[in-house]
Amino acid sequence: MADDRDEALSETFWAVARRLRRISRETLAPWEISPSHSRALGVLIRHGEMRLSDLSEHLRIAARSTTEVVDGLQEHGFLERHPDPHDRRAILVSLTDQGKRAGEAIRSARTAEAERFFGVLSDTDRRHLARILRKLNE
Amino acid sequence: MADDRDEALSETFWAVARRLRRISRETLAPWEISPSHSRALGVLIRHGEMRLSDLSEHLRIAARSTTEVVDGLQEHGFLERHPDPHDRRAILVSLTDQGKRAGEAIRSARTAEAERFFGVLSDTDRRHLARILRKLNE
DNA sequence: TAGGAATGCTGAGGTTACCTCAACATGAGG
DNA sequence: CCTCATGTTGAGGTAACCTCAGCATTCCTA
Repeated sequence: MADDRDEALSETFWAVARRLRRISRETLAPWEISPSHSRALGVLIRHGEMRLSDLSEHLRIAARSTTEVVDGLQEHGFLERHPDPHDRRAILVSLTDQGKRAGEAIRSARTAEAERFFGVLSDTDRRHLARILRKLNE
Repeated sequence: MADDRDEALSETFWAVARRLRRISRETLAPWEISPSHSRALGVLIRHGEMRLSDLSEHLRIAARSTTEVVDGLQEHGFLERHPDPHDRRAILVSLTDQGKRAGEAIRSARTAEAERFFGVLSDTDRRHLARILRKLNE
């Protein structure tokens, strides 16, 4: 039985991260997409069409990595690339209807998942956690 | 400016995870080892010699992955493999003196790192976070 | 006590989620 | 118009995992 009760805050943090990743993968299995893809889907649902580079910033990953995420979603038919009419270097990505439908379905599945995962916490603790994580993220 | 203030708890969690990973990597750079190696080093310092399979359980990763972590640390001269005298299938891993020294140095560097990272939180919030993470980990 | 099941490790090969660097097209400013 | 900056992507790399199969050994049971 692995335990290590004396492990530091960051150790515990990573243990939670691993658990969360496993669970996320299970939740997303029906759509055959990965957590990072669903993250991008979420951004696009919330903010609508945007440049690839803007998507990078929202996701806080390198532009090159965003290209890959977009490739994946495009293969699923969840989004389309269009040239930006105002800047011929740029590319606009927007969700297809199918992408929007999937995005909504995934959003509710993820909500249910979060409910299960964070459900062991009291409301107060959940608020604490949200506040603390936000602070760590500044 | 990426922001997404409305993102869910797990989104925020992952954002913190990415930041923490980046910082960890920087802290460990002088020893040229990765976060997962240092995690194993920590377990071995705290618990001493153990079987590879026991190390897997402490790290909560597959045995095969542990083999790789051990390979890495062995290449650095931080640990040695010995046959288990009680079971000829098994292998005991134990830190070399160099490994112990590195482990101690890393431990204090990581403490300083955690101090910087989690230092933006009040003591109360740190206790909250530790408690909440532990609960999520059960 | 032989014989099959379980355990411990590792080779082979795969995946995810990133990264940098360099190339190329295009835009913007002097 | 010339240079520099910006937007995207090909090429290639890394960390940290994973499964599956194979081999050696030990355990269990009939």
